[in-house]
Amino acid sequence: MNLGFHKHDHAACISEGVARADALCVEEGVQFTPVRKRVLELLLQAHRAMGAYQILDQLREDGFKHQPPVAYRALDFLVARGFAHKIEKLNAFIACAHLGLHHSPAFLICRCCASVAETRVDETRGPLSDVANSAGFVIEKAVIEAEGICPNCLTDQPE
Amino acid sequence: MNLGFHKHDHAACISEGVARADALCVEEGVQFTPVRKRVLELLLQAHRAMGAYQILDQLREDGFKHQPPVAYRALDFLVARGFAHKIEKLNAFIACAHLGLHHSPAFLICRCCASVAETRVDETRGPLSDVANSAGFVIEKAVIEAEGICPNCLTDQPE
DNA sequence: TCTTTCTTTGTAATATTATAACATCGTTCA
DNA sequence: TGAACGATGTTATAATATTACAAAGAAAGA
Repeated sequence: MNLGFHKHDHAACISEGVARADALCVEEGVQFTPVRKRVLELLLQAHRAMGAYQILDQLREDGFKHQPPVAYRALDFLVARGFAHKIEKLNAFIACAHLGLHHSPAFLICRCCASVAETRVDETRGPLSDVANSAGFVIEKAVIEAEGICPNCLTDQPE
Repeated sequence: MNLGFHKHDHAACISEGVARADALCVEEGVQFTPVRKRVLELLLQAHRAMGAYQILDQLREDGFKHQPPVAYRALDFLVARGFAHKIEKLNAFIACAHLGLHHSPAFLICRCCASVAETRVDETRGPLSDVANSAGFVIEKAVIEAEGICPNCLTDQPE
């Protein structure tokens, strides 16, 4: 599976992501406003998790307004639509790698180069679901974030 | 499996937890100082996730010093030893439910009553490990936090 | 078109969570 | 005794996030 730990056509991956989000917004009748679009672009471009204040700095450079709510509102929008995800462990945000697919994301975070790969997991399977089911706990969503070393960093500096 | 979503002898569960941590500290030759002990007691007592500043408030009432580092240092100590865990989703801390066992914790967080149950998962199995393995990513630790409704809240107010 | 309604944005202020930096104290042990 | 270390005391500040309210803009019905 392609996890993003490799070279790829990045320009295309940004424009495709934005286009896809645009289409989804039209479909759902919500406004993909300039700030929202720009924040998604920034996230797609960075290809790693960005803090809200990093995004805010970029927005400032782009001439957008730059009080914290500007970034948080855009991020809330993107997260609510599934266009971006919050990485709780990092208090940071990342563009969704499976835009448009309803999914339960899981992340592999490299502690070395800070890259983040998104993958999907089936929430209804696996050890956690078994425990939850037998306890009568209904899982609505899950934060799954694994920290470790990515293949690139492993090659560069084997422990 | 007992997940803590039920009544139990709470006084015993506090004193046992403290005693066990005490023994482990002796074993490892580290100091289980009054603040550290008190913070663990508070966490065991609360039986739910507590924010660092909530803990700080309690410490103040107990006559401890109450600048932020006091709480964060104690919490760092407890987390480093595995006596407590941080719930990333809540920016809060909880006493470990399996004190003394090396384990990879996972949490079930009730969005209704805010109770948190800890369970263990095998990191080397499950869908995430499969993905990581095939990508060549080495997982060192994982944050696994499921949000949903606990059996008690489900009974009290079925959706 | 008018106007009502709803969503989005602008802005100031503040809340919450967390860390840096450095001084002091007490114990251990060479 | 005094060097090394771990823990604590304290001030200050950094980083992350939200509240609240006013104003502007888009959408939808009369």
